[in-house]
Amino acid sequence: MANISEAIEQFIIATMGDNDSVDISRNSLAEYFSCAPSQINYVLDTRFTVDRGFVKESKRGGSGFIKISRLKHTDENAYLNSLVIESIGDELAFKRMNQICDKLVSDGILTKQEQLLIEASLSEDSLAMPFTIKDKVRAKAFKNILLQLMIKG
Amino acid sequence: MANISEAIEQFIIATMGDNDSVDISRNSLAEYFSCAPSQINYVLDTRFTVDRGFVKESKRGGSGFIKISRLKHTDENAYLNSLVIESIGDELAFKRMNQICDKLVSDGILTKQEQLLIEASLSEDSLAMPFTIKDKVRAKAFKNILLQLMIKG
DNA sequence: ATTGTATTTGACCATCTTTGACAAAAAGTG
DNA sequence: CACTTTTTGTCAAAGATGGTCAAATACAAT
Repeated sequence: MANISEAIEQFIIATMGDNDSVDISRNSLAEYFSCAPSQINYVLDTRFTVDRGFVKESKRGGSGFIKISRLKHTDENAYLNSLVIESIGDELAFKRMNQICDKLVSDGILTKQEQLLIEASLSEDSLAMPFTIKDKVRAKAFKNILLQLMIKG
Repeated sequence: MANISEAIEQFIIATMGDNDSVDISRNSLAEYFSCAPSQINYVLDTRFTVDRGFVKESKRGGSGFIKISRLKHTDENAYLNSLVIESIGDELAFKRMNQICDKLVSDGILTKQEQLLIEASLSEDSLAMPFTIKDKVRAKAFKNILLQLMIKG
């Protein structure tokens, strides 16, 4: 493994251990591995991806941080994941989203109120923008909603 | 939380307790936390905002003071309406929306999960579009969410 | 060897916090 | 009233993090 990125990946995974998340400091980690800080981002971007079951949050500035969390392997998450990866492509029409929401509600994954709020948020009216990108934005936003549903739960 | 600002925030909130307001002395607080007095203003400006449900009064000079009060919303819909009509303009930054959501949750108008879904839906990442219209779209979408909240008492 | 992909680095950007110099207001004093 | 003291306010600079992007390099596959 003459590869720093891999070493960093292993280090983070080891640090996380059995926990669901770790907090790391970009600069400290970079210093520890004697690499450019941006390499930490590289590792995060290439290895701790959603596809591999990770989500990240971060804050800049004084006492900033990067938090990496693991998604749990539950049936529900597997189901949501198949929705994210397979079912929804680059574009998502409102009507289709509505159907998916209906199903999620009947599956008990979403409450009716949550559905209404999501639909208000991503309605045709809300997404006031060129027709060409509307469905793309909705797809992206809705995927992020599904992702959020996979966290904790 | 190796962050003085956060500590100050917590201290003030703790001091306020269940009361509707607290009086603080800028200089004493600054001394207590061994920080610059202006840092108290920073904390006040960034954390005790109207969006988070606080209002401030102060007086300079001898026996001056800073009073922080909690806003109470007796009428939920009136509050939501004021957000839609006055408070939120044509544009809405994510950060500001986050603060408003925090308040809606602490007022029991939104659940935490609803907040997380809304934020996932209208995050910077979700709204992948030119910077110039991003905040406009968010404003519009969030207003629609608030309108939805006004439905069904 | 050539071409494509993965890694590494660095320059520059964005955001949050902390500090300090200077301004403004109110109250006290002579 | 003029002057001093006590407070708070403003603002910009410095410090502390993390983010982005593209160039340079290394590595792998054809």
